[in-house]
Amino acid sequence: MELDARKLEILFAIIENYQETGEPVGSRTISKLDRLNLSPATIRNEMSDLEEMGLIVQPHTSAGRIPTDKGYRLYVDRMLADQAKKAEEPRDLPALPMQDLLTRRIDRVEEMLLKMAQILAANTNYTTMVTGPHSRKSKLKFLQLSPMDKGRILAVVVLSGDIVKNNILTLDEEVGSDELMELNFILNKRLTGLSLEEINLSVISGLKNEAGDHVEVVSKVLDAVAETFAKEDSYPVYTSGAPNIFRYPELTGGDRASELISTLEEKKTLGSAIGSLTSPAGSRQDIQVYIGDEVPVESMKDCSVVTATYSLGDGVQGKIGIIGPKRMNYQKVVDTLQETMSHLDGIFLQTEE
Amino acid sequence: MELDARKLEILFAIIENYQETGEPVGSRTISKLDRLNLSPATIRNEMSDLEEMGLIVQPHTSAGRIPTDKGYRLYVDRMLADQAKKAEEPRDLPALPMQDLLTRRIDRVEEMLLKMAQILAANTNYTTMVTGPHSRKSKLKFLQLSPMDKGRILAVVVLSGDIVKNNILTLDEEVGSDELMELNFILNKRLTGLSLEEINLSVISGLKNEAGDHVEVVSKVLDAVAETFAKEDSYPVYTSGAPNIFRYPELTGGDRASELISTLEEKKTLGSAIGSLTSPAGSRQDIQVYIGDEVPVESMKDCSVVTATYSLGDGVQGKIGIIGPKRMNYQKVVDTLQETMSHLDGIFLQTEE
DNA sequence: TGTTAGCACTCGTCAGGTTAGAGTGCTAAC
DNA sequence: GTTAGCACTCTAACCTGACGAGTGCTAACA
Repeated sequence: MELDARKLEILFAIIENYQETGEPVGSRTISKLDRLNLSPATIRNEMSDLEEMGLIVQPHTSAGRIPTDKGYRLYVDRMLADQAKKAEEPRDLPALPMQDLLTRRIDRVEEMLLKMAQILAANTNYTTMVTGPHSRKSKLKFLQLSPMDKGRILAVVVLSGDIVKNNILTLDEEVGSDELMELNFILNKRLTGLSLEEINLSVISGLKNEAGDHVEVVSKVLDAVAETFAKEDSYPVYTSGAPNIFRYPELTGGDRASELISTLEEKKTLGSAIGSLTSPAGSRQDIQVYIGDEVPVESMKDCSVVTATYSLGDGVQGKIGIIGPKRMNYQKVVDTLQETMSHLDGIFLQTEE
Repeated sequence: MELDARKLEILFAIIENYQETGEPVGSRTISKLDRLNLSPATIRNEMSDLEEMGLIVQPHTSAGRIPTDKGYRLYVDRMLADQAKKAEEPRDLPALPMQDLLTRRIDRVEEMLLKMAQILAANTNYTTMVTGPHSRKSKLKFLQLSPMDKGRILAVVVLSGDIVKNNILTLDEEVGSDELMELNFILNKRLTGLSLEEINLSVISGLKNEAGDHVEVVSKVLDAVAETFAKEDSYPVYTSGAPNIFRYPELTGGDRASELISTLEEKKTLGSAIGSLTSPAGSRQDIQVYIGDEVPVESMKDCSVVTATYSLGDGVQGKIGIIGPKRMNYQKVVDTLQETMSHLDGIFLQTEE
């Protein structure tokens, strides 16, 4: 069977109507549309064909049609292709209230990401998740040891991409202020600019030689550094708008709501799931759309997820995901994500200059 | 009407049965209990009296009884009083898996608190919330300026209670490494040990005099310090076990689940609400029980909340709250919180030594 | 006087039946 | 190829009656 232009138009009309109402769409509803001036009977014939092609289904005999995953997939692919073509055209979305993000007082990228997740959730009425910035090839920018109390020092570790982590180290030996500065100097000289892999045994033994008496401090600092790198690998995850799932009855029936909320609370699972996502079907830019079963998280098989990869330069990057029902407004979500990306780029460039 | 021992026993039997089943309790159920060998008819008479006293109600004419807020309040007060008396007795609860918390690698108190919230939620099957450590009279312990890139420095601010915050400052002027160290020294000399109130105009102008050319740096650092104090006031809040509310149908009917989850996600509202709680009825130790309407959060009027105040010394303290249905197992929750508190004390003492 | 057995009564739940309406597929005519 | 008409199907909503849990009241009992 052939999928001609009219069938496509009808399919898309069904999808868009279903997106708005959440109810199965009948032939009468479609026939009322002006652009394809057709009687319900004709629509019914076409619908029957579309069903045969696996693009729509009836929940039960005397009901209207709803799109299948395959139907959505067709719709989304077409949409993304269209968008790629006319990417130049100005689009007039209501501007996101992202101004706040531009404030100079971004002390932690993480805070900004969380805020971004909140803005996205509020604007789309879906649930958002954002993985913290992350890099396979991040390097040690510098570290800073400061005396705190008797027997305790504060070690601040800074990685490329401005990932900062504080470690309070408890020492058995006493280290004087001057000695600490000396150590600080040595450690930075030896370690600055190295990645985790590059801090190998020879570097370490060289360091320990040079450190003289203060082997304990050095090894604890090294532990802290290793842990910072490791933590960086563990994808911190921020979510927002979890309660939005209650807007969509198809996501809250049975235990679904509970399972979804649980998944969102288990940030770790979520983080590695979203982190493992890679472009399946070659799609536009960094934006990926996963529909129903394509989502690699069991409890989200009734959802669709749209992800985008943001990049803060230096190879530091992370993912933003928007989770909604399969009938989510893909167009709006993709547009919104795209706008968010350009904002992020703007912020990044500004910081960089 | 008088509340004799037998009435009390029946009331408590009703409460405990209702806690287990979540179903209204009938007279037959109670009469089956061995300890008060009574016929259903007698129980009915007593129940009728209890209802007149406002301690129990019937959801509808031909149903069993469920406790009222007043009934729970009586039960809880009695329980807390009992517990105070026999506080010495060893209690054999299944030990909480708190060992993890004892690990030395507590780089941030916050992480430990989150983990604690998770353990509590998993063990009680209720929802937990924990406010971050917080102090009205916290002081600046020290600060540390480090050069980062061209035009940017990292300012680490440490408050009493080991509250550490990083601030990346973007400067218009260029500051050399030596000058930065000098500034570092001056700032620490002038500011260390002061609380927010004590950093007044005269301190600031003195500082600016001494700083010479680098007024910009000083004022930006002061902003960062002020913000750290302010942030400290804003109660970070961790929650865990939100999905547990789905275990209790009385909390998930209608829009209740959605509202509860929303409230939990709005950490800020939650923080100030839980922060504002003060001991209403004088109760045992630091543990407070709020039942139904006593909870100062609109969406939690169908819940009970048990809170405990933890203290990390130096006046630094925070609150733990356990949120569950009104029929929650108060005994278990109070015991568990008490055990957690002693664990925390243990950790704190160990860190201090 | 407190306790208990018996009984009529109330009310919510559940299964079964009915109805109205939405939507379809098919057929025949245009 | 399109459309009108019609019989058919299925769900949701509503009603109904039977059932059972639980009560309150009364009268008898220890």
